[in-house]
Amino acid sequence: MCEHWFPEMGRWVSIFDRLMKMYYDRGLSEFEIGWGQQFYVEYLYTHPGATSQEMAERFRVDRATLTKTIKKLGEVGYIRVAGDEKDRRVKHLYLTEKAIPAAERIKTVHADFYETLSRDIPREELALTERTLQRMADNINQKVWHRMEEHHGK
Amino acid sequence: MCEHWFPEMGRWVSIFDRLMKMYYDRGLSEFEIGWGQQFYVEYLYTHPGATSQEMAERFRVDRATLTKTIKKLGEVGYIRVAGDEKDRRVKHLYLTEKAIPAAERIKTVHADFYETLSRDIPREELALTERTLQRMADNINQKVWHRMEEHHGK
DNA sequence: AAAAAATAGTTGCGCCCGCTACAAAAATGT
DNA sequence: ACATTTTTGTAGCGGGCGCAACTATTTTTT
Repeated sequence: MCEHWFPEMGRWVSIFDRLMKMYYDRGLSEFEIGWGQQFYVEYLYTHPGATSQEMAERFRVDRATLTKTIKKLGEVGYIRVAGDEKDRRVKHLYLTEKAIPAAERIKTVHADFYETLSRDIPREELALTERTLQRMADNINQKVWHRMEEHHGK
Repeated sequence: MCEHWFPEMGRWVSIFDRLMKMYYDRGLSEFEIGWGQQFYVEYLYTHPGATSQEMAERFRVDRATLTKTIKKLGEVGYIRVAGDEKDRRVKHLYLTEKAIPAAERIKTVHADFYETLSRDIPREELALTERTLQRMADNINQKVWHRMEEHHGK
């Protein structure tokens, strides 16, 4: 034992991620949104007035992607945009009334999803896994960022 | 302490997954493939003659997606297809000579990636995290499959 | 105060991926 | 043997995402 075991972290994260998207898309199929918008609706529910920049950092997502996500949320009438007074570049986002049922459904799906994935796994292992996942993501993030600075020259 | 802590497993998996794709795409930028093909090239390297079906199961990926991936690998000359003798539906896949450098690069990127993500994290925690990730993916997989059967009746 | 750099957000492009519907070839039932 | 069902692989569609290049507005330099 203690053979050179071949790490497959990436494979499992990839599989997990795809299954998760399916789970959420199915859970939200009655609404006009899916996986791509879900994180931001949930975030705006508890953080009204958040900006695109703020959410891009929180979810480590490309700003361009977020622009399109917000555009879609606007088209289905789930958010309202208000320009900042001081800085005319920034836009504050707020959920509309229409988004509330969806936001609540997202919370339900979120909870169901967690219950599903955690079946037969001890609480402590789940907590450790989540923490480790965060640490690994931070490690990769630093490396990816580093390279970006090299590319663009400092 | 011990407040009802809000699980964010999905957020971290999602972030990890996106960063991982970036990492691999950059590491493979000199070759004619990227994230989408990488898993299958690596697999065919050690499992010559594998079928689409076999890999779809291993990576829990949609068969239609794999068809396109294989098509692309064929277009850049990385794989050769051989029909099965007994069952004329199935196609066996083999890497070509041209794919070998890419396959070896993939192994390097894979190893570098693991080293990057595991910085400052104890071996045991990594091993536990990977196992837990697998168990969680299996849990979700079962639920998603279950629902599919309900949908299609039976 | 003018020039340069940083910051917030956008547009166009292409890759990756699942879904639905489909075709062809086994496998199974009667 | 023939009809039905299952299995393997495809085509078309649309969603989600990062990247490069861009605009508009601040902030920092000089």
